[in-house]
Amino acid sequence: MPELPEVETTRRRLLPHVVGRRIRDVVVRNGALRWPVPRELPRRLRGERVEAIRRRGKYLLFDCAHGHLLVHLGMSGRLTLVAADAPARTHDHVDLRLEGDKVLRLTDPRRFGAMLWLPRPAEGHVLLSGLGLEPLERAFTGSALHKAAKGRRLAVKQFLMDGRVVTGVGNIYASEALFRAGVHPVRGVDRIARASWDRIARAVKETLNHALEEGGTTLRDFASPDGRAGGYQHKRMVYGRDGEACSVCGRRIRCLRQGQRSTFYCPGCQK
DNA sequence: CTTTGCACCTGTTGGC
DNA sequence: TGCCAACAGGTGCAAA
Repeated sequence: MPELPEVETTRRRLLPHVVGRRIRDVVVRNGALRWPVPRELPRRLRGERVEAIRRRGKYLLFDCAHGHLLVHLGMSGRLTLVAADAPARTHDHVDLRLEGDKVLRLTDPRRFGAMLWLPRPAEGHVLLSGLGLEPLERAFTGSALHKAAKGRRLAVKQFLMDGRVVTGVGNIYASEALFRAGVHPVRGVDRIARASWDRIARAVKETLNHALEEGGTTLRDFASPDGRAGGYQHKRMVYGRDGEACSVCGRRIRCLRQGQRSTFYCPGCQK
């Protein structure tokens, strides 16, 4: 489910309700996530105050005095703030009971998400240390992409979805950004001109920022912590629109498979 | 080293 | 209507 805009929307909407609060208690109903929720997690978290919530790629980090709570939403995860007496439903796997009568609840039907306790500093953790550029930061440029592509030959769409290169760009926004850049998703990274890398970097930033302004994309079940859906699904140009006419050139949007993922593009606009 | 395909899991959808 | 295959927003890992 969630790519950078959805994770960042989640983070921003949690901030006012969670930062500064203590975690009173932790209830793990089903700890069988991507990695097992550590046995000691409730004991570690109990009594900790959340000092800040940060995002690295698609990971959320809840900074506490003695460590960090790391959360990944996987494919179908979501974090919501619910009332203390809200009954737990089928896929509500973990509750963090907060000071002030709210519960931060992790729901994740497919259980590809993760919840781990990291010693400080979190940056050194193996899951975070190899991550690539943050696409909304200044260092993410055409020349950085050009450099990262040196010696590689894979398709540009798969390159953009490689977290060692750039973090937070998933299947929806990779297709959308390449449409915006006018670059065909199958094009090999060894056959992309320097100027096109600049357009790709700019397109990724613009696409993600646009989606952020809309509060992310809700295709099936994304919702931010207050239960609100995103709005970017109404703005997308190609993702999930195969067969429809391109709103720029009128040609039919097409769909193909790259590495077991669907890719959407416009054969008229993308070369 | 890079690239590819599988694996994890549940729910929904579309074709027959 | 029922059944079953294919697919869904991610990503670490083994194999090629």
